[in-house]
Amino acid sequence: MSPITVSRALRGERSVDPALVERVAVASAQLGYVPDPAARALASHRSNHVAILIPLLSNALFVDLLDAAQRTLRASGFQTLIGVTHYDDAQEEQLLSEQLLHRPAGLLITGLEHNAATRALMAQSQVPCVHLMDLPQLTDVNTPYCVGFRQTDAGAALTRLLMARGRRRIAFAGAQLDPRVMQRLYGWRLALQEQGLYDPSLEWLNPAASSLALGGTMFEQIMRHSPLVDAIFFCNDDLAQGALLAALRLDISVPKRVAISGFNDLTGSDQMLPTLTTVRTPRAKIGEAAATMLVGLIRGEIQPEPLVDLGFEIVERDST
Amino acid sequence: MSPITVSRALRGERSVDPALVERVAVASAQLGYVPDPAARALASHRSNHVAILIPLLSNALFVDLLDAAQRTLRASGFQTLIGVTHYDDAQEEQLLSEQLLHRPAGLLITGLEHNAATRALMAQSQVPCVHLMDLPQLTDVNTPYCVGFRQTDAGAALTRLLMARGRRRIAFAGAQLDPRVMQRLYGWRLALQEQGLYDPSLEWLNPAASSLALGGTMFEQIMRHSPLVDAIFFCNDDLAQGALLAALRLDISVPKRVAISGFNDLTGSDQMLPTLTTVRTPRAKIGEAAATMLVGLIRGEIQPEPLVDLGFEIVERDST
DNA sequence: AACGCCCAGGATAGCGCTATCTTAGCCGCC
DNA sequence: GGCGGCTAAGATAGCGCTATCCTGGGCGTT
Repeated sequence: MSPITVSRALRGERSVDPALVERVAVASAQLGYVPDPAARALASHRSNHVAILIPLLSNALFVDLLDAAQRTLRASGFQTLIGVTHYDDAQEEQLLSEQLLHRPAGLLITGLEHNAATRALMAQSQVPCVHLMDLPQLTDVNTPYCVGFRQTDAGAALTRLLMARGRRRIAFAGAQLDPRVMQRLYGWRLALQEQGLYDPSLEWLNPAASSLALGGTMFEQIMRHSPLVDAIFFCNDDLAQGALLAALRLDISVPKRVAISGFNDLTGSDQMLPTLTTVRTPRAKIGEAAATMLVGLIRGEIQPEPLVDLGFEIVERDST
Repeated sequence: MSPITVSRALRGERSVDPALVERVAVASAQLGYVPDPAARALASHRSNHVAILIPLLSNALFVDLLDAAQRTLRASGFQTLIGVTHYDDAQEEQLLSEQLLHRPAGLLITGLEHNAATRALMAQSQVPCVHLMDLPQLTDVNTPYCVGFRQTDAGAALTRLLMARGRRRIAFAGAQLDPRVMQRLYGWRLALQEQGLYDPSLEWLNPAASSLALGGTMFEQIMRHSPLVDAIFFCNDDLAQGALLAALRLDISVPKRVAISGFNDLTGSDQMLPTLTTVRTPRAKIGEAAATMLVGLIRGEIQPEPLVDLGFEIVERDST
């Protein structure tokens, strides 16, 4: 049997006599033969790496995404190359070009907004790519593959819940201000505008990174500046948890005086005092579904839909 | 100029005329030439990957380690291959053997305890390796490279602090029960035994994964079962934060009735009510120092010391 | 001056696979 | 029966680097 037949048998490529495939399988198991990924990459111009680009490792959201994606990819025989962009376009571009040197079989990238150079790299490389977290508003022939949910809808839904609980002066407190936070903000605006309750002075935006401490600080600021606020929509659970703790310190009653809500349903939100109302986002499912879709694309399978909306779930707890 | 001279010039290998090195640098910059990692790996039997094995991504401790290591390695031109073992020896072995196929330039691995097959793989592969987090008690000629701190000392130091604050019935609450937790437990035992205060009935060990919820549950259990306990040393901040929240819910006064301490100084511990006394562990520094050491080993530089002890810092806050 | 040594640079030969083209054999069809 | 078309297997030729050996010239030594 010639080497090339073995190669084909191992890869399940073209049609090889099943008897030969079996013999190859037995022999390679006996010999403990495992193909060399470097030689494969050199000869085929494709490695078994999948590159993943996420903004941060210090945010549990993205770590959950990475964890699920990584696990799914490994099960399909891919190694994960991580790139952490720190929300920096230049770093993203640099990381992507470094990763592309390894001729990855596929690419997972967070979000839809990337600078021109990054988009050009993706296009040139011809590497199958799935975008994580966000879904585009419009779909056309060039719709990229995306797995996520509609941040704007989630923001609006949570705001409507607050209104349904009788809240009228609902503030929005955002940090980091990445595209997803901005979309939640738009959702909040839309829902309030529908009811004629939108008040721009209740928008609190801080470009600093999210943290419990910042949540506490923003809570204090808002309560001092707008004492009549009766609800605050924090753009994520870190901030909201910090706000709940600050409320305990300041002896401000939640939800009696002010309702608090977060976003993402991170660890601990169900343990706070009061427990935190939030939006459960399917980040692990997104990582898994995106990886599964990417593996399909790599194998040349046609995907039924470029856009996969995994939705979200409002989790109402005691803080509202 | 022959290809091999260019190769040598780019790698800074052997002695190449500085003028030629300069010309190569200029030319490759002009042409945008970048060596192909797959071809390099095939020819040299070494890739620019560094494999890192950590137990979990769901624990901020290991993510911080990964983040720091990954950043440092990238700055030296290495790509990081992650492997998540889930505290499972068989998975660790499997992951390592998959990673070794890529002929990594180096290996970062969490902890010192690995099964025989894993140790054999490491030894056979000849890949430079640095162990993260733990330091061996004894050092001899075969001492592996390690960057970490002495968990036992940290456990004992924190226990002594509790005793210095007048606590006498100090419980230990541990979950996950990985080697590091066990070492903290030994430290706690030692410190109590020194003062004749050791009471085995105050050891609460639960093999489940750490979480805020589990911390709350364990706190309730301990308070119900041993109402005279006057301090609880939780093996990590997740548990301790959960305990503080449970204390708020149950209206048990901390630190008046019972002091609470954690371990690791994770995000939010300084925001809790009361703020949490804990041990600040230098996990980011460990990741960075281990990566730096590994890069040195890869380059064949002699390391002054195989063991790097980065120490720890007791952070006393209001919960004690 | 003859010798050996050292060093910069080059020639050669792969590393271990797979893309691509080729061939042999078989089948069905007019 | 001859032909085209198809399929399974093989031959060939790299993929883009670097390990290894080789060469020639400069230098110091006796």
